[in-house]
Amino acid sequence: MTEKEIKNSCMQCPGLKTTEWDALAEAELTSMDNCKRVITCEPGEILFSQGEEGNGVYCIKSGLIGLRRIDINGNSALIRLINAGSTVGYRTFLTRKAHINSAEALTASTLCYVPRPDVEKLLKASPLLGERFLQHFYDDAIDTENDYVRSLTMGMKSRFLHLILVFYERFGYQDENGNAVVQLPVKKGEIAELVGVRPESISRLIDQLQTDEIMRFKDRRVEFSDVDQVLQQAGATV
Amino acid sequence: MTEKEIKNSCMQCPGLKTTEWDALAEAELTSMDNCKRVITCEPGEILFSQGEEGNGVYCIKSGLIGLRRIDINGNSALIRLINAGSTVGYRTFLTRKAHINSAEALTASTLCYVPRPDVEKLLKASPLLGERFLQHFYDDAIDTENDYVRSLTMGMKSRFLHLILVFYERFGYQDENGNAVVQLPVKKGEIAELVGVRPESISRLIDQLQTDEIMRFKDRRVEFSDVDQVLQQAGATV
DNA sequence: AGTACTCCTTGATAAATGTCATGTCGGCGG
DNA sequence: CCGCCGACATGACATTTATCAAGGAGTACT
Repeated sequence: MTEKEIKNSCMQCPGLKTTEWDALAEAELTSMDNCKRVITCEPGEILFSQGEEGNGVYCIKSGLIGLRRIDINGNSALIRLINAGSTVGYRTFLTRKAHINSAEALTASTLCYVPRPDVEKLLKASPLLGERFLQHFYDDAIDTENDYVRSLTMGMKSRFLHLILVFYERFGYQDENGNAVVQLPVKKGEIAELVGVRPESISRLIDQLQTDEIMRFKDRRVEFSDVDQVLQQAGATV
Repeated sequence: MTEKEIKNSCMQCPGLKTTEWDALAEAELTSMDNCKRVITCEPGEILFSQGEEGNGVYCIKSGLIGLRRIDINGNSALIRLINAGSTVGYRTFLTRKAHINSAEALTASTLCYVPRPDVEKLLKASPLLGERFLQHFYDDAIDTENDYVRSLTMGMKSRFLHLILVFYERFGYQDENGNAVVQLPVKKGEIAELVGVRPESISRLIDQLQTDEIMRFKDRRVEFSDVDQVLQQAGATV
């Protein structure tokens, strides 16, 4: 095994522990190394488009992928963000249906594509793997349902703040003064798409949050000192 | 077997064909007759509440059940309607988690409750049954995702018209003049909850739809002659 | 430096939806 | 028959969000 191969081995992948593949034994992981295809993509690159047949499963090593849906009128909505250490395309893999969403790299990303036959082989070898995929399906379904309820009952401000808190959970940290800090992983326009509003509205909302001293924004950096205050603002009916 | 028992047998149930239980053989259906509990409920009665442990599965023989979510601020949203010939509670049955939504009879309903141990026994006897439950899960997840996208990208009018068309599909008919007719199965206030707006907004929207001659409303009866026109109006960005 | 990008902001205004108060209608128990 | 109550409608008004048009700020390419 060359040095490069070792470096690209699933067993060395920092995201392994949080993916379904963690259910696999070492031998199976090694066999994955032999069938997977490593892909790097630039922001904006499309992994698959809605309407296409689903085939294999993508596993994200680094970067950020977005699931997008575009309706007949051209309205685009970002439905879900998928981090490094997670998988995309498992749903159409399981159901053998066409993709109903597109998957797009939102930042430069590295990921591995595992073709359908190989995933099927792994599933046969490891029943636990199948359970993991189902668990993933379940979690995503609950997430979407929660997002749906929020979209029905809460205003833009709550949904935006909720999104910021999600970003903080996934990518944030505390600075030396105990302030919560997070670098937004996507453009403001994409945040608008996630919240389901126009970019201008997000822009103005950010203004308001700053003057209300809820948060401080500087380009893509967000900082706030009082997480509870943010939580409370996010929960309020606004 | 008494006459009443025969009448209540799953095999005679008009909804059987469209439920998961259709996967069962006759003997298994008969065993269901012995373990299920028949429940009748009035509008407003609660089958289970969010936070409770999920246990068995409910199968709706007649009536209409709604899944509702109430957030900490008391905002209530109707997430999903479940017809006769479908099942409720299968998700928490599968995952052994607590219900995150309440289930409530929206009209007078008759349904059967099958306790967890009995469903488990049936699952062991029939692998096909499990597949059916998963298929149900998948279908519901897709529905919710579609609703979510609509809530992000479309206005009240489109979402309302879409809901009317769903009602028309499920409960509508054509009258002697070829007009599409459907009796709304729920109160206007509940329609508002489904669309995610206030009842007054629905009231005014209905006014507008009538003056624009898209539809005619009389109490809960809705009538329209041009389905394509409605579809077009529903698809437009408003 | 100049140009053409893309992303974001800002202002003015319009449209959609919410809020609150009040009125109407029909049913239903006394 | 009366009075009450729930469901719905209506009017006046406030708030939220979209729309359209314009301008800045950064960045890459020439």
